[in-house]
Amino acid sequence: MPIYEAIYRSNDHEELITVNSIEQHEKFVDVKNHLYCTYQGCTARLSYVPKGKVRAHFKTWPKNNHIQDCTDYFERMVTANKQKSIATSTMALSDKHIKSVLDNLKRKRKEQESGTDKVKTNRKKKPRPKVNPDSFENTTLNIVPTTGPEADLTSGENNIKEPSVRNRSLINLSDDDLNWTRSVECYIQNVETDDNRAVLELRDGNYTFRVFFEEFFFDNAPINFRGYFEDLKYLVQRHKEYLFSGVGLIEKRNEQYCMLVNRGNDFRIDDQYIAIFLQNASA
DNA sequence: TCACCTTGGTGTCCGTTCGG
DNA sequence: CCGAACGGACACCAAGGTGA
Repeated sequence: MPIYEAIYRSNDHEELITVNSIEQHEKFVDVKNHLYCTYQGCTARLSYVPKGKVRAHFKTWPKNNHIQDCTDYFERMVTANKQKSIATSTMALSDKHIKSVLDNLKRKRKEQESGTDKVKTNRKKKPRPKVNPDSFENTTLNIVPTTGPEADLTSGENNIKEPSVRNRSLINLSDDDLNWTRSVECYIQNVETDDNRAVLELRDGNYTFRVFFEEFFFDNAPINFRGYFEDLKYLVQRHKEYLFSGVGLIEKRNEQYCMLVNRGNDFRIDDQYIAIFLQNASA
């Protein structure tokens, strides 16, 4: 309920003020700072909101509640304390975890293809725990997943579960994903190889997305990976239906989102590690 | 040991409510 | 009326279990 009347109260002086008269008041500034609810016995302080998007009105001063009988009484929402992040750490994802991420991608895709998507059976509804509003401010450690060097934590350290690797399609990538490790699935359009680098170009409709394998990758991968990408390039030139699925760091280069893959086990072609894939392709 | 499934916590969407 | 916060529903994801 909008409020259009207030009491100006200073020392022993009381005066009824309306939104129409307040700006003309000779002591406008003082009046503005000493406004109270007009309801008998209610001491809630009010503030004046000049005409803006809506017409001028008085509003309840922050955290100044009206008494329960007051016509302007309202219950404030109980809001949980803010989650405050005290620090950010990176945690290296384990091979085991990456594997499970890639396996889950595959399973989900198979389910969708065969239409055996979970039909909603009446799932047990368990109310999610509410944050106790009386509790102290929560402090949490913000954990960022990574597959790169120099992670602060090793996987499973201190019984902290491995951070989530969220799946993205080329279409729904956003700036929020930048510098986070995500999983992506898409068909390979083109392969470029270079001395210390390989680039896969993925395409989904009008979206293109590049996957980079760079120095760190080749420094740590078995020597034959260079050859693998050459072979893959050859195969892709003839056939553009190979599915890439991988986990890596999302970045933006030349105004385009891209992914940096760091390890040989962090990606698959047609659900197989590249070595296996090439073996099967040449057979 | 490995692929697959179930379980339960959590991220996200989106309509509703709140407060101004 | 409007933007922000809320909260229900559900999709997503990690972990752990199971059976071959």
